[in-house]
Amino acid sequence: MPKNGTATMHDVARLAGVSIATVSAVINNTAVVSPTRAQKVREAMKALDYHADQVARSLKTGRTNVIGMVIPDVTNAFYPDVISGAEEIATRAGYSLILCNANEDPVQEQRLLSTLFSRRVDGVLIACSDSSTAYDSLMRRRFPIVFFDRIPTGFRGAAVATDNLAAGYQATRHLIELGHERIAIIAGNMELSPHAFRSEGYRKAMQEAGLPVHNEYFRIGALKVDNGYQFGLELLGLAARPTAIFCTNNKMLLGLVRAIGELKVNCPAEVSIVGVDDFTWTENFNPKLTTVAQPSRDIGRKAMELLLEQVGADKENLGARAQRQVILAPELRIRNSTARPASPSQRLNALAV
Amino acid sequence: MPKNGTATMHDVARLAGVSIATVSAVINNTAVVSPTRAQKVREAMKALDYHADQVARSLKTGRTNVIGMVIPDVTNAFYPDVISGAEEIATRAGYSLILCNANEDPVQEQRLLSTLFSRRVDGVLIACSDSSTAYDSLMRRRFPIVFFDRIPTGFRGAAVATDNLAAGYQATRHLIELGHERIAIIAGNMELSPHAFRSEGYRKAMQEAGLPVHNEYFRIGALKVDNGYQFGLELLGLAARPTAIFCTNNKMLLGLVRAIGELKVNCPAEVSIVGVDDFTWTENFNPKLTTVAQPSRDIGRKAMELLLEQVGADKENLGARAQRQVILAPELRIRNSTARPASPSQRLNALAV
DNA sequence: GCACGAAATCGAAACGTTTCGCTTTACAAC
DNA sequence: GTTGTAAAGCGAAACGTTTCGATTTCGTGC
Repeated sequence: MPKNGTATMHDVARLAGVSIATVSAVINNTAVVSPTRAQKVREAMKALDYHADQVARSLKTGRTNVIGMVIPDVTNAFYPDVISGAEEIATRAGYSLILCNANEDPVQEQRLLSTLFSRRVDGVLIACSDSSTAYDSLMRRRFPIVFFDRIPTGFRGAAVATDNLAAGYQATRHLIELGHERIAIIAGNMELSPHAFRSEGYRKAMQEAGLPVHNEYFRIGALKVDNGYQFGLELLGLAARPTAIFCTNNKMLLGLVRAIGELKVNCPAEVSIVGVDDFTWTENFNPKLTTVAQPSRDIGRKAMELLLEQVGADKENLGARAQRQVILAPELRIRNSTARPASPSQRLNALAV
Repeated sequence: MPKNGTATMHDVARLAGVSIATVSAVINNTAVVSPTRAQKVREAMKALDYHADQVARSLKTGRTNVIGMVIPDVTNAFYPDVISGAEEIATRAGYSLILCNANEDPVQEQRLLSTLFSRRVDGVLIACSDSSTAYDSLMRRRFPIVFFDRIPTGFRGAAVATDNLAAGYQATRHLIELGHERIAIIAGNMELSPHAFRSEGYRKAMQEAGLPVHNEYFRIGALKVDNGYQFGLELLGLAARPTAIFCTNNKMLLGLVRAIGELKVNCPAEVSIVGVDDFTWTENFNPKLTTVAQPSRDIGRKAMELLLEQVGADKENLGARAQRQVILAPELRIRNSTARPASPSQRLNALAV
C-alpha cells in the first residue's frame, strides 16, 4: 500500500509476505529465491506498479548509469548528429544522457561540469569550449572522460575526432587540382583543434603545390553565420579576389553562401567554395555544395563506446583504456560549388588591378 | 581526508571542527551560523574540493532537479531547436535535462518513460510517438508532464504547439491566392496531431475556395525523406499533375525537392511547393523555399516553463496549472518556390490528357 | 528421532544527505 | 552571581536501496 503515491520495496515486501532482502534478490536476481516466493514478489510488484528508485540505488551502489554530455553550441547542426550517435549507444547499454549546452562559454562550461560532477554521472563526453587545461581537476580524479571533436592542446587521454588535417588537405588539394592558385580560407577559431588542424591541412597542401598563402586570404577567429558573411564580403571585395574559398565551419559557410548570393557572384564560375560537414540538405543548395563530410554519428557512437569502456573498467586498467585516441577519416564529396577557375589570362588581369 | 577520492560532508565537518548539521546549514543557508564557523566550513570545503552529492540530496528531499525530455526523432532538424529552447530555460532554473530518443517507436518510448520515472525525474517533456492513451498511468499519478508539438488526441493537460491548423490554412491559402487549383498535399502520419491539423487547414482552405480535393492528391502515412521522394515521383507522374504541393513535414520536403530535381521539373514554373519548418539554410535552397515557420525554440522554452510551473506547484493547485495549453502562431515565409501557375489553357490541356 | 549440510530467507548496517527537536552557549539585566 | 532568553550548534532519524553475515528451514542418511 504505497503511502506517498509511489510504492517502495517495503510495500512490495509486505504485500508479498517476504523480507525486503528477498525482494531485492528477485529484482536483481542476485541470490536464489524459491519459485513460489519469487512469483509472489513479482505479482506484488505488478499490483503496486513498483518502479525501483534509481536514486536510492545509485546512492548505495555509487553508480548512476548516467553520462553527461557537454557541447559548445546546439545550433550547430553537426552536434545533434553526434548526440544521436552517443544516445544510441548509451541507451543500448542502459545509460541515460544528460545534455548540456555550454554556449561556447568556458565559464558556463565549468559550471556545467561541476553540476554533472555533483550529480555523480558515471562519465562525461565533451567537446570543449575552452582549450585550456581547465579539465585537469577531472583528469586528476581519474574521472572517466572522453573528448570528441574538439580536443584540448596537448591532451593525452581518450578522444575521438575526424582527421581534420586530412580534411583540410583534401579540400585544398581538390581546389588545387582544379587549377586554383588564389585560394582563401575562412578558418574559425584557431584555439580549437578542428580548425587548427584544418588550416594546417590547407597550409600543407598549399606548400606542397608551391602556392603562397597571402595574409589577406587567411581569415580567422570566429564561428558564427554572420562572421562567415562578413569574411565573405571582405574576401570577394578584394582587388585580387581569390578564385576559391575553403571554409572550415558549417555555420560560417552558410554566411559565405549568403554573401556570394548577395553580391551576385557566380559560384562556381567566378569563385569555388568548399565547406566542412555534410547534411541531408547540403545537396539541395544552389549550387550543390562540395564539402568534406565528417562521420558525425560515428564520432558520437565511438566516443560513447570509449567512455563506457572506461566506466566499466576498474581503476587498475583504466589507465591503459583512458589513453585511446580514435581518428576517423573524412570524405570529400564533390558537387557543383567547385569548378575550374576562369582562364589564366583573366586571373593575371585580376592580379594586376 | 576523503577516503574514496570524493569528500563528504563528514570530511568537511571533521576538518572544520563542526557537526555535519552545521555544514549543511552553511551550504543551504537554512539556519544562521556564526561568521567564524561559516568561514571555517567554507575553507574546509575548498580545501577538500567538496561537491555536494546530489544523489544523496535527492534521496532525502525527493526532488532530483532533473527533467526528462522524450523526442520521436533526433534527426528531424525541428527538434534540436526545441531542445535548445528547453535546455536554456532548464539550466537557468537549475535543472538538468535527460534527453531520450524514441525513434518513432511507441514500445521504446514506453521503456524510456519507465526509465525516466525510475530515475525520479521531476517532470517530463514529450512529443509523443504514440497517439494512444499510453500516458494514462503517468497522468493518473499526477506526474508533471507537458506535451509539445505532438499531442495525444483528446488530451486535456498542459501542452504547447504551433497553431497547425492555421499553418496548413496559410500555406494552402497562399497557393490558392497565386491562382493554383490543383493543389496536392503530402501529409505525414495522420495519427499525429501536427499533421492531422495541417491537413485540416489544407482542407478548410480548399473548401472555402470551392476547390475539390482529389484522392490522388492526398498522400499520407509516412515521415521519412524517402517517402517524400516517392510521393513526389508519384504526384509529378500523374496525368493530371498538380501545379502545387504542400508538404507538412520537413524531412519529406527534402525528398520532394530531390524528386523535383531528378525529374528536372521546373520549380516554381511547373510546380510550386510549400513546406513546414524553416531553418537557417532553407533560403539557400534552389529555389529558395517558401515555408510556414514554427517558433521551434519558443515551443521548447514555453513547454519547459509550463513544466517547471507544475513541478514547483504543490499538489493542490497543480490541477489548475496542469490544464494550460499554449498555441503559438506560425509564420508564412514567402520565397521563390511558389509562383503563379502556368496559364489556364495549359492547365486544361494537362487535365484533358 | 537426530544430526548435518545445503538452500533459502532475513535483519541490520550503510550510502550521504536534510531536518527537527533538543542542548549548549553567550550575553544582558538584575 | 544568578537568571532568563535568544542564538548557535548538535545528534540522530529518516530517505529507499544493496549486501553480508546470521539465522531459519528443509531434506537426507543413519
